[in-house]
Amino acid sequence: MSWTDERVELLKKLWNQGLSASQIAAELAGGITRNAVIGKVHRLGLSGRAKAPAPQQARPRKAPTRAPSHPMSHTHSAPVVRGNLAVAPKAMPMAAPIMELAPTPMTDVVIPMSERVTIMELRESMCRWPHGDPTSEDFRFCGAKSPTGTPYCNFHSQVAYQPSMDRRRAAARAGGMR
DNA sequence: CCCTGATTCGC
DNA sequence: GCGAATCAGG
Repeated sequence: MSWTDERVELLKKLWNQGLSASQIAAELAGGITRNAVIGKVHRLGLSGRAKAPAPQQARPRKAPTRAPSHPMSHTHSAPVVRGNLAVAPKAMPMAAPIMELAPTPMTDVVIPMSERVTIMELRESMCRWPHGDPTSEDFRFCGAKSPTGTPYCNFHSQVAYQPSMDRRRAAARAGGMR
């Protein structure tokens, strides 16, 4: 896809709204990368932005409102163990029950909406198992992340590979430096 | 490691 | 003009 007037307009709009290049790239579907966005932004000469209301940088994840004591503290006691927090205990206590009580297809696994992630929150090492209608606002990915960083999911046991713009980083990680 | 924008340069 | 690769930084 190319830079049609419409796409350029959307680019300008989003850029001025303070969205990051990668976010805009995701918004402008069509295999557009953040590099493409940045390159275009510069060519259009709208480098500087008003402000950056985008609190990106740090944690995309939501921090517990209260009880910051234990990293595993959830508001409920559901057997949900996620690996997205610093100290990520394995799902040992619940692993067995899940395997035994879930003979049904993995698609029946229910992950609380609050624990799922959007396309923007999805990371290379997260489970990409989709939940919900892709055309719906409620569409989310499982998002489970193992402590070891491998794309293993306690709920879906395997994930589909998704080409990403970070393939380079993944390669560098495996290879070494240049 | 996660991410950000900036720049270069072959196409 | 385009954007991957790279650079420089938080």
